[in-house]
Amino acid sequence: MATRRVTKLPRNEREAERRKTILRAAVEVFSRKGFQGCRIADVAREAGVAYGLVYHYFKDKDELLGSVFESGWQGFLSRVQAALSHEAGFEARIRSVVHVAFEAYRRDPRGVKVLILEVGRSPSGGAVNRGGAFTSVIELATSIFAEAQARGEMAAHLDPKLAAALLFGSIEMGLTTFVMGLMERRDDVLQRASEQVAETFLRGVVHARPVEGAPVVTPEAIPSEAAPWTSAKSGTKSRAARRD
Amino acid sequence: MATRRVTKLPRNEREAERRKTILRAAVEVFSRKGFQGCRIADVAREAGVAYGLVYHYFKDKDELLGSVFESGWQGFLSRVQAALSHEAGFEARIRSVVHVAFEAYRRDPRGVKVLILEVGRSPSGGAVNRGGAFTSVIELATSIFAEAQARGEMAAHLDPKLAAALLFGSIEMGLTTFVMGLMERRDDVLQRASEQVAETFLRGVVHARPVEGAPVVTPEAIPSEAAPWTSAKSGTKSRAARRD
DNA sequence: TCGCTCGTTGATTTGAGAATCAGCGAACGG
DNA sequence: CCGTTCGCTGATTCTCAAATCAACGAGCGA
Repeated sequence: MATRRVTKLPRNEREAERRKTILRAAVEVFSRKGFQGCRIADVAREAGVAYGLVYHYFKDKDELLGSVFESGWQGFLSRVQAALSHEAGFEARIRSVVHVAFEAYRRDPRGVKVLILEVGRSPSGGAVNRGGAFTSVIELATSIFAEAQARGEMAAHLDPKLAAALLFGSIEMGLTTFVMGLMERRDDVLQRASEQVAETFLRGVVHARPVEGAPVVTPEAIPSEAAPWTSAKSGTKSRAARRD
Repeated sequence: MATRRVTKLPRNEREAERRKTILRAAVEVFSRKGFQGCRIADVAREAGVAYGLVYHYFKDKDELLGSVFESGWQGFLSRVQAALSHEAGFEARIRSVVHVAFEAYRRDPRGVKVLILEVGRSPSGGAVNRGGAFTSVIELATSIFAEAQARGEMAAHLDPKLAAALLFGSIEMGLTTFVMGLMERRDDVLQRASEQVAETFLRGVVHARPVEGAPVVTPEAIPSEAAPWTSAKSGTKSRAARRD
């Protein structure tokens, strides 16, 4: 149940507010039950709004997912571009891209989870035009690699497009370990993971260098009650048990 | 429309055959329309079998997906293990794991596509107990890295679990470029991609070495009518337009 | 204050498709 | 050759959630 504005506001602002509330609720619900697994009713309830109102602001369920995707991905993309404009060197750029992704997760794990799990690999015919957006980032990264090769900062025989894919594959899977609860979501752990992803990508597991500062973080046995899917017997009975 | 046995067979064999036919059809249909996006009727039609028969062999839609997953993943896992038992050195092992994955894709792109797109990232509550299986592979790989670190073949400060995740992230995204049609599915391209994935993971993009022999594998141009999912515009209208 | 506009409501309709089931007929034993 | 079994069929039923819509009332201008 998200915040419910009570104070008076001009029509327009109040509406925009509502829209955002629904969008936030959608992210929340999608991240909990998945796009296919949730009902509009869930989103409405989460937003503290009538069922029908969701359809007032969004044409249909797909447009809702599309909007969630759009805002999330747009934010990520612009941060990446901003980061790139600040860094000139090849390695620094790679590091900053990785950093942006991990920072986004630290700030809004729900949102990133939806991006990764729902939109990232939308099942085949998947709703949104993820393909295009995804492709555009790959292309952005591809150009970075091509440039780096031209400058001799990267092995010349590698395919830059594949390199771009591998970079995002590493980032994504790195984040997935957190999304799935394989790793504890704690700032220092995230920090080290981010460094390892960049370092592995740049130098490989054989020659990866320790970060100069080397905080050597406390391993500290993870408490976390075993992740839910660990026991994994469940199985969505297609129809049964959808309520929380 | 899969092969229809006409020659007589003993009851048991004929039944097993049927079951396999349905399973194959399911892979085919899932890879084309996704698990959520297809109907049991599609699978039945593809298998050239009556609607009800699917339910004779599989309890429900979920069990069908589960079986598809099981057989596919099981095959992959056992190949990985076999490959590992043949190779002793750390680098050789990594290379062989990557190779097994790419080889699997070359042999059965449809099947791998389903594994990657449908089961790999099953939307949150996802049907099958993917979590467990997935986790088990990560753990298997984790032990390889831990061992390699003990032997000094891998940088000691890296988290082996994260390293394992990154390895599969790279493999997966590498394959995804083919699944999504970003790269042309041709033997020689696959071959080079496989090498780049392993090489990048081991030495990083900065120091990756060209393959010594540079075999330039027999391209042997695959005929294959352009993959259907290449055009990818679609958009699941929730209800509308699901027929082929 | 009146009454119009339009944001908001939630019960109702609609439709897709999962799962069922009564019965048919091929295969097989006697 | 007959009877029984059970693999197989596909029309029918049932479920569930998306999308609709008629009506309500808060806010606003006159």
